[in-house]
Amino acid sequence: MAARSDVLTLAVLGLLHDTTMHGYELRKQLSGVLGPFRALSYGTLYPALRRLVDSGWISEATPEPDDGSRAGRRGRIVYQLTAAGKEHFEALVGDAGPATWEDESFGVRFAFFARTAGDVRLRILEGRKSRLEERLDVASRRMTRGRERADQYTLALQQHGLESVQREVRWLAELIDLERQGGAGASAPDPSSGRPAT
Amino acid sequence: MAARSDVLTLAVLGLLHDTTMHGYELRKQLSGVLGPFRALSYGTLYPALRRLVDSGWISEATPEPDDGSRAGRRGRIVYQLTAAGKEHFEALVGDAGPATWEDESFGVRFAFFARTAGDVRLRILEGRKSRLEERLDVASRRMTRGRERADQYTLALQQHGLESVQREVRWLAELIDLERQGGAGASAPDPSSGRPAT
DNA sequence: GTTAGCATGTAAGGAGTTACATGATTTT
DNA sequence: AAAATCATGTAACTCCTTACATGCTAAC
Repeated sequence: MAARSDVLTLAVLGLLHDTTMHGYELRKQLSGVLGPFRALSYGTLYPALRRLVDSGWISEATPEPDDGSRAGRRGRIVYQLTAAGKEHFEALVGDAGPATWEDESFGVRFAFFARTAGDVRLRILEGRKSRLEERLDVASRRMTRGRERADQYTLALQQHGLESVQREVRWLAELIDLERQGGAGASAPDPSSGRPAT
Repeated sequence: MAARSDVLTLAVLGLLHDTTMHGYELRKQLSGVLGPFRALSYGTLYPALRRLVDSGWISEATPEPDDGSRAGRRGRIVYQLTAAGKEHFEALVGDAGPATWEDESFGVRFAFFARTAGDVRLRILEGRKSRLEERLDVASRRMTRGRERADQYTLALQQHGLESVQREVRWLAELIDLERQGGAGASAPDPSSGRPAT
């Protein structure tokens, strides 16, 4: 039993997997991983980094400037992944926990697919797909059942949402196909085209 | 100056606009309005209803059973919109506040389009569209700039997100067209669908 | 008569934001 | 020398969830 829902931990460990970085830089990279449009605030990031250090997954280093000067010099703090952190990252990426965790972390886990084993990739993709299909099922049943109540705008909105999810399902199906063809290797095949949701 | 980010308030006032409801029923209806897949917990809903009563936007009524019987009967509490609440609702729906508010509340405001004046509908749709286009701009510039860093999976994910947004922009453009053709009336034209392309 | 679903709440806590506070480095 | 941007952090607050607690009502 590993994780509850700590997507940020996963994202940070993943980003530090083959580079060291300081907080400010980390934040910029996180925008690419957590979602193309999302910018995490420092009020979340820095306390989170502190917790990761306390847990032993990452370690701090403050590079001293050559001249032995500074009293008030608050320099960069460069973080790097520890061995324990690397282990924890592998565990988190592969972990099939509760649906909420799987759902929230999908984007981040996908973003680190290049460092993820082939069978784990397949498991993640299939898990996501079947959860979306389940939703689709519930939602479309709800739409047919209570049809009289909703006006045209409500319907249009629901239909738009539904189609978004359907597109993502098709996208996932394509990716799963590519994974199956690509075999069990750890390196990345070619997932060129794409389709959306959320 | 009206609201910060209280999407729930808007949703509840909107649902009570032409019916009265008790909390449990309200929660079910909210799932349809806040997002097809989201279920709000009672731990959020009931305190929120209390706050709305305290603010004077809605009022409680506990319908007594005809027989004047039991003391411990914790009956349903039926909520209805007050005149002040109705006013507040109109203000919230039309309000062009900070981008965060406009973004978060779009779905809910759209869901209540049938009760919304034509010019306000148009303003909301156009606001949403231009915000999405701005994002698109930023995101695609970011993707071209830092191309070397991202592996194929990261790229596929970003592209997927991008296309999702592009699709919503096209959907909005269609709706805006329909609104323009439909004229300035307060009743709803026919926004039949978004297109499953490909 | 007991299980399932209706109905209302509270307490604790997680995950994030905004606003504030500080100071160093780079660019103009 | 001023302005922008790099860089790190704290405090207060918001919105939400989970888990708990209570009791009624309908169906089997």
